[in-house]
Amino acid sequence: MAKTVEEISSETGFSVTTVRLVINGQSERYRISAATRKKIEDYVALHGYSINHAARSLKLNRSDTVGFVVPDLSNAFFARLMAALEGLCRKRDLLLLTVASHEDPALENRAVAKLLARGVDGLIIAPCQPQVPPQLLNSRKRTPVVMFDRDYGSGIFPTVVSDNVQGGLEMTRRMLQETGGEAFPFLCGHAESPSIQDRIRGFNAACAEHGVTGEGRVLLEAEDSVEAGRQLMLALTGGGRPPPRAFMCSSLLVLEGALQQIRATSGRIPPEILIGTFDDHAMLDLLPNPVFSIRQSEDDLSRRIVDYLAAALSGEVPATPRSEVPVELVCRNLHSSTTFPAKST
Amino acid sequence: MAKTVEEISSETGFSVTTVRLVINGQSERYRISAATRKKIEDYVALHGYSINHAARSLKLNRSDTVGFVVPDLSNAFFARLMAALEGLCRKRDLLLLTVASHEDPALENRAVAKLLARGVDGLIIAPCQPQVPPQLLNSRKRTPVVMFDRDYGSGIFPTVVSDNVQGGLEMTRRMLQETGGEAFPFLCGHAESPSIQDRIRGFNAACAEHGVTGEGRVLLEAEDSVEAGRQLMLALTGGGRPPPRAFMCSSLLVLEGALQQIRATSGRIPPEILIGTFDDHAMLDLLPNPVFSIRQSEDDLSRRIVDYLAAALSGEVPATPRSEVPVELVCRNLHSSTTFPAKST
DNA sequence: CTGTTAGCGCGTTCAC
DNA sequence: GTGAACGCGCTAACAG
Repeated sequence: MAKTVEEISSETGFSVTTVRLVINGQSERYRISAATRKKIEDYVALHGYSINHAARSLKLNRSDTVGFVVPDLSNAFFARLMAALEGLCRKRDLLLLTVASHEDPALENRAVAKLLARGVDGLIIAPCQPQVPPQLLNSRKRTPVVMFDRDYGSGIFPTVVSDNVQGGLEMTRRMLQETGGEAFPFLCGHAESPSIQDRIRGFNAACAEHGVTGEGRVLLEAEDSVEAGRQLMLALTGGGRPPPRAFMCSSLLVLEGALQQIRATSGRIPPEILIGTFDDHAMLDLLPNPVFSIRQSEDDLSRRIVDYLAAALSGEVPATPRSEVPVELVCRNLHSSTTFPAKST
Repeated sequence: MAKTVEEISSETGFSVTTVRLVINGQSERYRISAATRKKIEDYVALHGYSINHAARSLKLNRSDTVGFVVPDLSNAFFARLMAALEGLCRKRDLLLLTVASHEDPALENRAVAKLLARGVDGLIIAPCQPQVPPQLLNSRKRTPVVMFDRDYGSGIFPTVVSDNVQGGLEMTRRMLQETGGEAFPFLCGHAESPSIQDRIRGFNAACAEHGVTGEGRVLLEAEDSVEAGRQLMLALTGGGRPPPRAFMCSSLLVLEGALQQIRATSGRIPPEILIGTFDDHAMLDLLPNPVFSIRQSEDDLSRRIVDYLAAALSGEVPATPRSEVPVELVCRNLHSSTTFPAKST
């Protein structure tokens, strides 16, 4: 199978032009004779035809590929987002090239350079650093770029993020409602990230609404990891203090660490503790506790991203807009009250 | 930035050969004069150089890319495996092109065809169907292929799988030890898959060792899904019967469904139920129950896969070998006994 | 030590 | 209706 145009041409006796016209379905326009068309079509049906994308790219200076640079593929959120992006790209006959940066700015820069060298038509980046990779600014081709998940405020490229302020606000409000207005700590990993800052902003705003202060209750760690969660909870439960009756975490990793630490100190996880966490996961079902979680919409996010990209690909130059995608508040095992808004605005 | 060789050549006044020799670090071998070298290096340092992979591919008939076709990217196991593969590929300066088949044979075939047309140097496939995609057999280039995760026994391509029989055997043995020899059900989704068949084989063997029969205790569903798990558990707890004191699941999805169903019937998940499941996940920590899980080694699997691929890329033709990678038995919250082998053979 | 050149397969333009 | 020819940027063989 997988003949080239030239092979089909020489083996059927027709010229490459004729063969190409038939293959590309332009036989009507150029009035190829039906007999010729049939012969070529039969040959192709029998032996198959496989376009050589390298040659096509070289000629057209276009690769029909989109690069995707992501901090961590084993993170469920990014994995789901990649799956969504991949589907949207397939619809547009684009191939998604996904590369992980492992939260390393140097790797991120190398990945961007590599994808640019591969001639990607567009680039989607979930950046792990405030600086934009230098290759992006002075490349020959001015490849369209969409930033995503973390807005470091460069303001150069269109950016898509979840509405983290709203997420923090809604979840905190509902949790305060559950605790009857009693304040609780917010355990944050990866504190410098803009998304986390937004989540904190939402938390503080909701606390203020209830007349309590969130300020001293936000605990920070640099890393987003299980270990960070453990450290943060240790700070709360050190010296034999009991675990908090309610707490909120900035990510699932932090939550895991916090719970591990509670178990280490108390021997078990008291099932009445009220838990809030960013990022939803089916396995939160395993907890008997009342749990709130914020679910980002991978579908909406990916749609928005691809829309920006498609616009840029067709030459439109948007005013480097910023899109905030609504998040969803998910509730589990809520016993005290049963009605509440499930969606944020 | 991002000049081509020709541009550098014309703008520095040297020939393309000289420029290329310097860029590729072969100036020693061909004894380029230091002055020439310095001029070229300075120019490159200033303006940069970005190779055009399309042209390179066209010339060399090699793309330095590897295709990866995977049933489901939002499955944590595949996501982790992809991350591992991606790292290994980067070391060899290969780009991994990952495409999802969504468990659809037609999509899988199309993905394979597409990747072949893109000129991938190798193909890694976690197949979702017994038939091998036709394009693989009569392609012009005879692209090296490695099959993975499910061995449908085509016997045509090297195959890498986890040792599922051993996993089923070890986990069942240990669980029977916990239950004191009392048999328990095995809830299986995606029953037709070869991996699941192997897991069942291990289960039955361990049951036989303990003189109990596993036969009637294996419950099957076609899908691997939460819903399947719910159905299977419903079959056990229907008519007001209490949940089993111990059970095993073929995947995390099935486990989730089973637990949901138990909670639906009993209002809670009795924390003394002994649970076994294939595939490990950090969030299993959230369960207070004693839990066994089988953790596949993404590192070992990916290493093995890339080794096969590298061998094939350097022209070696292995006798389509089959590799079984050991799995690890993970234990959580085991109270009754404390010493046991944590690793399978 | 350095320069010239052919050709990879495709899309396009122009000629018959 | 059909064919011939050029050039995209790179590599490799060969020529000085």
